Amino acid sequence: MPELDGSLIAGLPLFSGMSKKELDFLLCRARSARYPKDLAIFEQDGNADAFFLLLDGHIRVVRLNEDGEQVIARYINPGELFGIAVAMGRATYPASAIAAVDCVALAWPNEAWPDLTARVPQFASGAYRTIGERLQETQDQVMQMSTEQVEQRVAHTLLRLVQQSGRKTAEGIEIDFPITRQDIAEMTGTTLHTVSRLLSAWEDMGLVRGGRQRVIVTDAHNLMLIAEHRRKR
Amino acid sequence: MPELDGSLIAGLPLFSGMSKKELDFLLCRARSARYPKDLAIFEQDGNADAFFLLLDGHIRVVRLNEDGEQVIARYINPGELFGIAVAMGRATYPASAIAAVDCVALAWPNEAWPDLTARVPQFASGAYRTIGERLQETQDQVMQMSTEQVEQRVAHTLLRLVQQSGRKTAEGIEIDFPITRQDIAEMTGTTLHTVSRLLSAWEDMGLVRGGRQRVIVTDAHNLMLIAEHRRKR
DNA sequence: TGCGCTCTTTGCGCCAACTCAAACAACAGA
DNA sequence: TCTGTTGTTTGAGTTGGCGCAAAGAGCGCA
Repeated sequence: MPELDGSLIAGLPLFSGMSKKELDFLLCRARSARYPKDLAIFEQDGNADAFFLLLDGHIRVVRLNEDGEQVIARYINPGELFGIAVAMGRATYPASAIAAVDCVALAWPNEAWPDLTARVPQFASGAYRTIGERLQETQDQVMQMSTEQVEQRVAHTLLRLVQQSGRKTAEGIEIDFPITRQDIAEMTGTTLHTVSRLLSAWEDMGLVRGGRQRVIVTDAHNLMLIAEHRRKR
Repeated sequence: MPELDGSLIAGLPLFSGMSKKELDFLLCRARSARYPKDLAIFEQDGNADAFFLLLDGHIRVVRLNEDGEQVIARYINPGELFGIAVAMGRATYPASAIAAVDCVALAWPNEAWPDLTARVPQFASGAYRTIGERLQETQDQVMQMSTEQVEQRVAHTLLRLVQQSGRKTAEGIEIDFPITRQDIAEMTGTTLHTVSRLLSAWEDMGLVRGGRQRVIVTDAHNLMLIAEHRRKR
């Protein structure tokens, strides 16, 4: 195992305000690992024995129901914690984590949690804040699914993706990991057909550009108008 | 302020395994209050300055969007914590809490949180477990809204309500607080019209009995068959 | 006892989004 | 270079659930 350097994580919001000593303490308990594209880093309902910090790449958090239908709960970006079941007192993971591209992450064994939080309380509060944000986002999603049409939901989702995981290009902002129409459908509670039709229409209007597993938002402003436009009620 | 007795809360799962001394410590920092029906105990986006434990009654947790459309996130039952924004490092409440009936609750000022958790760590982990459960439930709801028809969602919601807040009667299990068709619609992402039609149909089939702001499930078994019955795909 | 308010029921027409179907395009591996 | 696999597009037909409308019923309050 290579020794891990504090500079790996010192810049992340989660670790801001920590001393070098504290960073070292956290890092010396972690191991760093590579996860190739499409690998399941952990599986839904599997025994939760570790928690993670994504250093590089993108991770898809997926839930399956008993009929095999799948929903994408969120994507994890570099600098974010994931798999922190231990912080919620859970024994199993509530969802699967799949590497959307080749990833690098730090992993801590759950047994280290009491020590880490005792010694670096800011780490614990960062984790709890993360959970709070996820709860908030998930409740926002419920609200959107209750009150918005499919068109608005897809537009909102695209805008969120480019905002959180966008990469500037000559043509606009591109979602910087491969994402299929099916994936977008599973994030918004619709079908790939409907997503494809919407993207085609938006491409004709010059709002987005598409490609196989690629989406570029070329006119975020007008896409936002679509996202905010209410038709229901 | 009346002095609070340990027996008030000793029986609750959240406090199991605590010593009398710990219970007293928690209670002496809390104040007990009555909240009449329809009162907002706290408001969405309001400054979070306290957290609560419901002793008696039922509380509706409601989120409003910028268009004034409202969604019911959950109902709180006796023995549950609510308004625990402080545990997630939040400065404001993400939703409003409305007393569905006359309620009694304990309230702790947020300033007491560090002391309480330091002195009674089980209390903190109980709070984090609660948050984890709510996140899980909210994600389940997203999954249901993505994969189930309205009929299944309403059936699931009724079953959950009678399971969590049911009261046995001669005819079946009654949801033991007033709940309108509109409320059920706001929990399931549909309209009161559709809920009314479904309940009428189920009443004809002998599965439920209704009334103004009342729902009694008379045949949970067959209602469960409806809830599990998949039509999509 | 009656009035007004809130909640519930039911009918009707419509359309957003779904299912089904089929062809096409891009990429990976042999 | 070919071939199989995976992802995308588009058309056609269907329908679940919504919007609109109006009447009915239960409850609180004067």
